[in-house]
Amino acid sequence: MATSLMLDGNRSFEPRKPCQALAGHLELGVTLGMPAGKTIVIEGDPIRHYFRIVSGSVRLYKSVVDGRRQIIDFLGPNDCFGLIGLSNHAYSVEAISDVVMIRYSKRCLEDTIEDQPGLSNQLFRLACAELDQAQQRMLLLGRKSAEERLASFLIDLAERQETTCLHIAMSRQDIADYLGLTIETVSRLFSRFKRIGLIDLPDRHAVILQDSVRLSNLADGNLAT
Amino acid sequence: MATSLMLDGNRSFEPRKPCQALAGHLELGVTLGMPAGKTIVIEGDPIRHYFRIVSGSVRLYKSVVDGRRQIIDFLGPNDCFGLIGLSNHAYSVEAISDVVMIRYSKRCLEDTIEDQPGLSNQLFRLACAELDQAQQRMLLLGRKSAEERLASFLIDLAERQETTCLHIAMSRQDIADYLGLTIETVSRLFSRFKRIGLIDLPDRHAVILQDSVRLSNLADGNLAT
DNA sequence: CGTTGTGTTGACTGCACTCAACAATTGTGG
DNA sequence: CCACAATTGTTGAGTGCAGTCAACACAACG
Repeated sequence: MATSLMLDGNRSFEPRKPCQALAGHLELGVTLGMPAGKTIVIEGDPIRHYFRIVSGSVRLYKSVVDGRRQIIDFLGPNDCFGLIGLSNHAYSVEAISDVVMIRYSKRCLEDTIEDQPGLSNQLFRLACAELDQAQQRMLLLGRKSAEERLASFLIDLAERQETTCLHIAMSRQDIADYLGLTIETVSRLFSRFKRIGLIDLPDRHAVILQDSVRLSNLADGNLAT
Repeated sequence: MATSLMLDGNRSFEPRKPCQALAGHLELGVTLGMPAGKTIVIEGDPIRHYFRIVSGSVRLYKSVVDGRRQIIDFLGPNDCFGLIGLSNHAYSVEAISDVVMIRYSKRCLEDTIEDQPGLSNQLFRLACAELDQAQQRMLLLGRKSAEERLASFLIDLAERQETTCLHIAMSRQDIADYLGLTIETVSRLFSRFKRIGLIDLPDRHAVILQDSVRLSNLADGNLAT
């Protein structure tokens, strides 16, 4: 179950964080394959490497002692993690599907920063984009209803994948932990959205948006059910 | 009600984001006074200036069309806003108490970045710190109970103010909008925490932590009521 | 002194959670 | 290839935590 058979071709996320230019040119990285479910980094570990995903997708999450989990983000091909952050990883990272990625040395990056002035400015811009996204999520988690959360999630996915036929790489549990809900609530909402004609559910890893306008109004709290 | 009488001496937050070194040396800023309640920047506005607070405190928040509000952060003396972010403000900023602050040109900062390579690295570190805090909040908003949220809030304040006798500059409504709760729930929790001996409430702008250990266990979800 | 804004408390409601059974899908070994 | 087990997702019934609505208390202020 290693580096072979792992290019499963699923591309859940478009490269919305174009760190290709930044990473991958400083040094030759090490290509790694990880089977689905494998933990790649653990929250609190010192940051020694950063990673760029080639194929597959991962979840970033924080957890509470009793097992509760908050997924911070899902990443897909061309996304990086470990790049932003000071000394320690703020979250754990696990493979959702089988993943191929390239590992680079953080030290090497830090050394390069000193010579290359534009680099830390690029990193800064990356951090700003993530911060913006994080603040958006605070609004979602703090002030939106379950319905609005799932609608927002689907609209976000559609923007990332640039299509209304979404590939859903993650499980219902992952979605629940991303939106601050339970698996049952997520499942019920999917069914409801289907019943009222907002989406279609051909299979559990696919969602087709049938009324993006109504869905995005719902996401922004504009109108009722 | 302008620049005079505005040094009300309340210092709700310790300078946990030491951007003094960074800002304030590039150019002479303009000192401004704002009465409590005044809006300083509006979500979505282009970023033309950044600000450093001299005295008083402010709230940063995002809102939904129907009036729901999520407070992103509270800032106090020596904290900056407008510094991190690309083209537009991601949130509105309002004075909680009367505020004195210094306004600097963002353009000037951006020009300086090109000469001074260490600067964008400092900005990057600042952004990382904020991102870390934001991710912590996601866990709080997505996965913590009302009780755990308020406990976390009080422990955070104690760390920022470096004392267990907290000055609470913001209203109950602000706290509610920060924690993703209602004003009634916040009020009830304050009363409950007092009843069970976790805190004392001498007046509405003061909280004394009487059992920080139990409170911080509560915040981390370690034990029950 | 009344007025207004802010905070507290009580009674009740409802949205999302819990518990539980069942259905569908995926994986495994014969 | 099928039978079975394990995993994941769906649906229903009932509960409870936090929200809503409403009355009251208390300051701050003109």
